[in-house]
Amino acid sequence: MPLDLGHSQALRLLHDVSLQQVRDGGVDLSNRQMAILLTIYLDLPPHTVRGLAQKLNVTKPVITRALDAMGDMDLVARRRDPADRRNVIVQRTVQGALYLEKLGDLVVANARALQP
Amino acid sequence: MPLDLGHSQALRLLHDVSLQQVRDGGVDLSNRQMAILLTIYLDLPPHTVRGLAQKLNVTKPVITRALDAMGDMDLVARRRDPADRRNVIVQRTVQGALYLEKLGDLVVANARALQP
DNA sequence: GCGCTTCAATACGGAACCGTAACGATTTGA
DNA sequence: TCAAATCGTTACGGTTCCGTATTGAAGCGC
Repeated sequence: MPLDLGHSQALRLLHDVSLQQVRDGGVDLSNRQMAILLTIYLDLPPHTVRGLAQKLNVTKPVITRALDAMGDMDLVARRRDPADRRNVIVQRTVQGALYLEKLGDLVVANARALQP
Repeated sequence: MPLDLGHSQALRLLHDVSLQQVRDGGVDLSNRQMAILLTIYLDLPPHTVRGLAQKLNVTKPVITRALDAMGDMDLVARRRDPADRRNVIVQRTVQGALYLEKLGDLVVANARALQP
């Protein structure tokens, strides 16, 4: 699906996506949580708390708390690294993959609807 | 700039944009605030608190508080409707237009960088 | 064995946001 | 004219997130 993405169309796309997210009132992630979630699912594993903190330029407690919140929603999972038990490995979940799949669909659908 | 926006490219775009937003640590708007701001700048005026609340499917205090926060950042402005002084008209600001312009540039730049 | 470093998590006080309910100002209409 | 309706805001108690500092567990070096 070719899309000529100009300045104002980009903003319109953001608007439509965020609007549907807000209106539907389902899972509501902060900017930081969304960035963390997408990094976990799109960048190459393994993902540690420290690594995510560096990549996002935030402190480690920010990552820990975000993982707490998203873990409660089953969007991510944590387990200890058996090789170095100080590390925590952040893993994907079925629920999280499903959520991002729907989100991707939403973006694609809105991008498609953008140009007649 | 033609862009073949597939499912995984859409998520990658969201990732790159949100990552830069988080890393740069500048203006940090919630999902709701972003949806409100984009609605104000992209949809046809006039915008009232009640109208925005209906459009976003949230309660009026949510709009009032978001306008408070974004007003402090000079992203939007409020004034009474002279015709019906119960209404508040939400207006754009130079600062807000500038912010969204940079945001649009960010999206376009990332979309462009998406495909080689 | 034993400091020293590194990792993630937690404690703490403060700030921001939520939803519900109430409020004052303004308009409407009988 | 005056009760009812409408609009935006504020009050309230509760939840969540923040940044800084500290803690406990684990690995490393000597």
